[in-house]
Amino acid sequence: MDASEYGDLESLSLDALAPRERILKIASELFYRNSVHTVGIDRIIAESGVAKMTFYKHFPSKANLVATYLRHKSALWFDMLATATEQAGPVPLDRVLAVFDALNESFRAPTFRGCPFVRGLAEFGPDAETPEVQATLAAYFQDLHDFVVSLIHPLKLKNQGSVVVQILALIQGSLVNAQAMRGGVETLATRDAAKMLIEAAVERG
Amino acid sequence: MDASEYGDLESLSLDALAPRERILKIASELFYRNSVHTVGIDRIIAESGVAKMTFYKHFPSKANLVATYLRHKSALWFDMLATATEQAGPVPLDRVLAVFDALNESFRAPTFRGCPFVRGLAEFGPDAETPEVQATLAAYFQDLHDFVVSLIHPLKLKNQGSVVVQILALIQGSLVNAQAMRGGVETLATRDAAKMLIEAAVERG
DNA sequence: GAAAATAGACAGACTATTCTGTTTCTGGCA
DNA sequence: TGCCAGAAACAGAATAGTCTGTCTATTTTC
Repeated sequence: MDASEYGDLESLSLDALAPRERILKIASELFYRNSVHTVGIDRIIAESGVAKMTFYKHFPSKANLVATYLRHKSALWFDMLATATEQAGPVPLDRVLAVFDALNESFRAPTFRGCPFVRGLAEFGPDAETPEVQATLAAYFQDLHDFVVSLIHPLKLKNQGSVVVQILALIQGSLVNAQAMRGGVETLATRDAAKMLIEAAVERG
Repeated sequence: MDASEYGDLESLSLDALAPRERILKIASELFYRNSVHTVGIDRIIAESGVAKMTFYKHFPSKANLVATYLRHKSALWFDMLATATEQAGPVPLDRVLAVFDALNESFRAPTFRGCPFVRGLAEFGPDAETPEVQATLAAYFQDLHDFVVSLIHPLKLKNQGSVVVQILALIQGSLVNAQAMRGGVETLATRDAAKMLIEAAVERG
């Protein structure tokens, strides 16, 4: 969850980066644009202009690279959420709605390919034999759950658990919709839904 | 969308099935339990007790088998939805809620592994070179959209589009939540959310 | 006997890793 | 500045295994 581990990875030019960061940046783009299983080590080392031994010195296995990629994406994602909610001020409802605004913002990026963790779950399900990857995925979903709890908790709702689940479903559903429909849906509707559900829950106490 | 194409595939014992259906049944289980890319042709033909040439006689390529698997899953899924909504009677709200009841029902199955189509999207994104698979996935999401429209349309809402998007997000979000949290969330909350959102939309006209 | 399914070898390309050896970079010291 | 040691990155072959798809025989079945 510590984003500073990754430094300014996103903004630096490629050859200015140290090998490890260069590999991770290239791998992140390839894994996310395509999928993990369709991108081989050879392609990653070729596109990052690094020797094979250099790769394996920094990442003991592909599974470890995949887990690192997911942790990287998670850190960026939670950084963005933290920034968005901070800028939204102290009102709980505003802070929740800021999450949906941030989502809608990211949907517009031409590189958007859905939620990396839902996609990770698809490629590394419970029967896969990649414990580090699976643990990373589980940690993300737990973190997202906890984050939504931290947004809803100040409202002191009686049925906090239900509202958290509803907001979580709207977040994940928005991501899936955006991925599947590729801009063919008016994604602001889920923001309205979140607003109405929270207001209704607040009224009930 | 014609489920009869697949007959009683789910209920017959394995060796009573013709080779094509046996292959499809085995492949469906393997693809869904694991993932498409981690299950090879060799394993499918081994477990379905069929010769390789027999396999390639019935399915010209793996991609074609994958597309057939997805169409099969889609047919079963929409059959279930059709049955559930029919049994729910004529009241639009009841029919929508029946969808969420059916979802919650399917979550309880120990073989549940999330939405096959969201997972398909993760493995065969826009950059993949498997047009038949991608077309099948796109068709599913269009069909699901149309299905939700058919449920909401009788309400004659002004902002039908928004409600449809909201219900779609709740459906997809429930599936993702159930997949990620493996029974750790009270999934009935999304049903309540759908109820509240529709009632609010009805009041507004 | 003819048709169909079988087992299994095969091709060619891909997979993740490991290995050997060479070159380049970097920090300390004079 | 020049030099040198050691680390790091380089190139690329080799390994052992996978993948899809094709082919050839042998066996089964009608």
